[in-house]
Amino acid sequence: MQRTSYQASNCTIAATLQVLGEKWTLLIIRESFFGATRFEQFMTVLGCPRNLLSERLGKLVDEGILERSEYREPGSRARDEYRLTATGKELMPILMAFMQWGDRHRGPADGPPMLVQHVACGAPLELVLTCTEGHVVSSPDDGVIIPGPGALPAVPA
Amino acid sequence: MQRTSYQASNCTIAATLQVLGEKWTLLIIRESFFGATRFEQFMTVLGCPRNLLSERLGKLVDEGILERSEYREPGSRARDEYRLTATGKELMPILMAFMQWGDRHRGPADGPPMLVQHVACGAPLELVLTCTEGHVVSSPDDGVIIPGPGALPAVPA
DNA sequence: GGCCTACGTTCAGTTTCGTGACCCAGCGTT
DNA sequence: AACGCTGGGTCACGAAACTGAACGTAGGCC
Repeated sequence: MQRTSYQASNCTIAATLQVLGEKWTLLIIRESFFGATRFEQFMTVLGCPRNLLSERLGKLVDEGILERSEYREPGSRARDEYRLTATGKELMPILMAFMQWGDRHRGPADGPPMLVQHVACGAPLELVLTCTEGHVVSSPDDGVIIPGPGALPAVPA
Repeated sequence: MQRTSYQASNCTIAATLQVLGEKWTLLIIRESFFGATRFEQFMTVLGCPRNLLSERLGKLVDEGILERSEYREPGSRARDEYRLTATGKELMPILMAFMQWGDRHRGPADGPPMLVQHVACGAPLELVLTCTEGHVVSSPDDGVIIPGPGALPAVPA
């Protein structure tokens, strides 16, 4: 079998995994989409260790996925809150892909525990695989992976 | 802020993470889509520790994502190979979601290192967020997450 | 029989996680 | 001023996961 280097490390899947691949990270992002912004909110909902939460939030800020800003409840001192940046919001399809697969293969029989709704019309949103030429793509077998413009030159096997 | 239990653990994102969340797992699946089937193929391309590869392959078989079958090269003894099941192939959108985000935010400037091509027509395939009513969904802000039919009853905050 | 190959297993050593205790700034109270 | 409370962390240490390399093993080949 022919192996080319683009298949290994010059791969943006691995790059994304670098950012999201640690334990709790994707769940923190899920909670951000739900509207959590404060440390204690993440803590109580996720039940994850404080030190990890602290570390993950910091890392996500460094990566440009969350944004730290001050807020002040009346009668309290200023504290930090964390909100998704535009870059962070673009992670939505990743969450939805996880959700769709989980709903189909690991979900409760009585229907998905949550839905993503189109704010404009109330209908559910879905992630679909489409051909840029507009053809219907019915199964994953309709796709093959090929080297793109940024691929490294192939190395002989 | 109101918290309901479906936001925490009754969530198929977490269930999927249970299956795919360990190190190397998603990369093993990526290689499966590329066509790798044999232990040594995964090893040489991924460069991951042998014991982890062995363990991950076993787990993916148990989860119904890969399927083990025997093959025999002429002049060799029978060995195992691992192929994606139908369930496994449905993970394609997850890989593509990772790829699309990585291409945009962590990829090389000269274009994506790889593309997914429609076998029928050769055009690239894309993952798009759509409204089931057919409306155009331009940004992740167009979606909100709501409890679905399988949601657990809400618990008061 | 002895060697090679493809696949696994075992094992010491090192990171990463999880748990629980501790810290710290600032508000409101006495 | 001293005191305690609260949100938001940090620290230390045992447990689990990961890493890399050595060892096992079954069959085919010389």
